[in-house]
Amino acid sequence: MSNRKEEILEKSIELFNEKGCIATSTRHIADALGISVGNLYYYYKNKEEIIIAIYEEFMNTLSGQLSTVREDIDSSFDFYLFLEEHMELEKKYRFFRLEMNAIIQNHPKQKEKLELGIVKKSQEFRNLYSHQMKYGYLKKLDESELDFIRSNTWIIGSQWEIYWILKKVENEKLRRIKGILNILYFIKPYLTKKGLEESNLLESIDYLKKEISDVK
Amino acid sequence: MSNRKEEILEKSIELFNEKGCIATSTRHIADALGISVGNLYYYYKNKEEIIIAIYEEFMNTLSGQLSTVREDIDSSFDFYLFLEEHMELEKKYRFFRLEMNAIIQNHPKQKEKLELGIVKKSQEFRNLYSHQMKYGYLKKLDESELDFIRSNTWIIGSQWEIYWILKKVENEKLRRIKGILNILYFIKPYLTKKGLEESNLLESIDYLKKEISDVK
Amino acid sequence: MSNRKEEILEKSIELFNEKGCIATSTRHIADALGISVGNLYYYYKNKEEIIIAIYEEFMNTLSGQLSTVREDIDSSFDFYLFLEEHMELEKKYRFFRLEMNAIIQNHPKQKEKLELGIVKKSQEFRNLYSHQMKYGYLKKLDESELDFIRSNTWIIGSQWEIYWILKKVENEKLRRIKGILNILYFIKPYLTKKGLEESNLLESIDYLKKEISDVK
Amino acid sequence: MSNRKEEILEKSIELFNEKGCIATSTRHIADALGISVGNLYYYYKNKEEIIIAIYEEFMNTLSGQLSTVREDIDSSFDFYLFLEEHMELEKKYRFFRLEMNAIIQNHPKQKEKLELGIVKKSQEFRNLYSHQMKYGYLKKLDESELDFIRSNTWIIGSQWEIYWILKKVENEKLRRIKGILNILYFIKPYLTKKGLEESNLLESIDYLKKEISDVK
DNA sequence: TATGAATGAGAGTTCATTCAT
DNA sequence: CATGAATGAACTCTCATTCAT
Repeated sequence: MSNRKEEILEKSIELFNEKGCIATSTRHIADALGISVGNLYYYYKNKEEIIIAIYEEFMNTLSGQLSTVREDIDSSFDFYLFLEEHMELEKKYRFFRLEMNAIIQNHPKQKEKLELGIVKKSQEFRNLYSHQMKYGYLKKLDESELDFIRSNTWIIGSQWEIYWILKKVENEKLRRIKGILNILYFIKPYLTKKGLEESNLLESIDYLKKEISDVK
Repeated sequence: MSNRKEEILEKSIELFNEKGCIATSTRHIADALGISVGNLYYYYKNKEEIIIAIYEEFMNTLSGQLSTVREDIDSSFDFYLFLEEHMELEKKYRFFRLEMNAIIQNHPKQKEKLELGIVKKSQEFRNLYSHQMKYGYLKKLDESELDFIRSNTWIIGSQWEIYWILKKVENEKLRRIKGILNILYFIKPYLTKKGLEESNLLESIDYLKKEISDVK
Repeated sequence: MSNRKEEILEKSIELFNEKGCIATSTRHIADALGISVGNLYYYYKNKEEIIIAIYEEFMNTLSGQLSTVREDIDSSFDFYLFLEEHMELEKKYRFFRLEMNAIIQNHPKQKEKLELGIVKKSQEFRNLYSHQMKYGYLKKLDESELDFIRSNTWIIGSQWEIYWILKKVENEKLRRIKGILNILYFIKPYLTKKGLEESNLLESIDYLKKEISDVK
Repeated sequence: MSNRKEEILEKSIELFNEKGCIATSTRHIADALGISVGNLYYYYKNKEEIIIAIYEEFMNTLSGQLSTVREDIDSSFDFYLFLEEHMELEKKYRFFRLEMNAIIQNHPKQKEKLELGIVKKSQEFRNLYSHQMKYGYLKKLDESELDFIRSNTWIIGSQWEIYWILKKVENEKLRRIKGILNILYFIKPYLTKKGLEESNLLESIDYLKKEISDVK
């Protein structure tokens, strides 16, 4: 991909995260890059294309980062590592989570793309939970309950930030730590004794709690 | 409050839920009410004022509906009743949840109001959980964990819909049922044996699962 | 209709005739009237609506002016009077004839309207010719020939101007006289002896020829 | 002329006829040819130049095809052959007829070129009619009438298509046949008895009428 | 109270044209 | 010859807001 095309994407992400996707006009982006609007439209035929391209970039990074649980190996999942990576990604593309519904309303094409994303994520969670259940790290749950745990994982994992914004946690890093804790605490009650002992979930929680007081 | 002022609020809520808060123009609202734009601005000095007024209405309804757990009485919480009421309210003001961030970006004043709301809700959850813990319906949890359970309750309780929209559940009622199940399943692992036996949580889950297959 | 709405129409017609319909932007119109673009769009929701409104005005004037041949009365048609009126109308809305195809390409909705217009005009010519044939002013022609005479009448009657523009007849009035002569001469060979004697066609031709030399 | 230059012309004609001259951008042309815009501008310094070049090509073809009536030979004109050729040419450059006025408005330089074209055509018609009159195929007409018959020939011969488009004749070939009939019927009343008997005009009409019913 | 005409900034987008390479 | 990135003006259209009546 040409450099300029990539630049536009990066600057767009930056501005979208800063001022919101809808509130950022194509002129804003062009100005921020010091190029003409015409030039912007040379690379992307409309604003929606930019959003789609960003989402595709996001999805690709997602794929590369997919949890590496191996079906045949009995090992506890490294929650901390996974969430750190997950959060890093979510950070870069946070405007998606935050404006998801408004984006859908404005750009119907984008909806389909987002739907694909959710399917992918769901699949990932399902694999992960099944694996951990199989080897006794996770309590046995029926299909229906598992289904809702998966959806709750997605909801918490992608919508935590708005809560901490409204709770006036201004520091971005702090917010992110709290977001990770949201997920860790959410998972905790589903772990078996073995799970609690052999995974790093509890340690991770302790570590992050210390981080919070350090930041403060 | 004058009748006309109230009418504007109701019609605005209706339109915001239908087409989105940002996508609904002041002209839309005026037209839908059969009044002039000028008249609209006579009652509310700008669009933000309308949103704020709606939020205030929301908060007032919230207060009137606050959980009626009584500190001194040993009784299990009626989850089903509570959530039904909660969801009824959320339904009426769903555009808030769905466009929260975009609203904040466009209307900074509104942010403060929303912050107040979250404090209120948190307080409510805290009271509820403490009470249930005291009488042994809920497992004992340390302060920190309880904090995150409260935030998770808020996150799930207010952000579930976007998930089911993206999962292509088109039927609104169905979505709402699934939303309730999200919360019920979330709470479940925190219940003690006594809690499970004496509360109506499990029955509620069963009931709603049946409802889902009926709708289908 | 409000005054302003009418003003916009009149000014639009003026500019469309002057600089062409496609070359005239909504800003041009607004500027020429000394109003804001927003105000223009308050009256017409887009440019196409303006064009449609103009065409409707044109069609209405047309209806009011429809040839008054009376089926049951044996009288020669007053060519001169008819064409004078016809040309006056065509003059006001000349941009339609001149840019017809470009308008169609840009505004598909407009095509249907124009189609209706042609049907109306065709009908009128048919009535006229039939009547004149019945009373022996016009030579007897078979259905097929009559059909093509009708279409030729339309073509000459609405497309004459481009010819005289290209022939460098700069004077608008002169062009219009020549346009009338185009039609009169076109009709001439279809008249019977009776038609030539009793109608004012030949006199009209003479009169207009004199007018031309006077203008020069 | 270089091959590439010719290619650009041909593709432009194709696109202009398809989507309209104004609606076709320089980028469209370049893309359709698989070359760059810059390259297009290397061959033609602007869009107008392309249009002018097309018109010149048109005029050249016209010259090569000029009616071969020989002053000194008494022979009836072959209407059918002439019109078939004429229509073939008109078909290739139909966008000129259809967008003539819009082109003039957008490209003033082009006007002069078009004016030359009309002079040429007029001359041709004059020669033709004079010749046929001299040998008694055409009725004797005074100078003035002849002048208007020439202009009417041009008007019908170049503006027939818009009528049939608006009459919803979608089939291009059918439209062209009707266009030829427009001209043949137009000429018919000017033919003498000798002209009707010895020319192929009447046969041509019959032939084309049959063609129309065949296409249907 | 109520009207609705008017404003003006700004949105997304297109396009002929230029020019360094 | 050829590329294609870059420009900038112009286009259509929207919308929150104001204000004379």
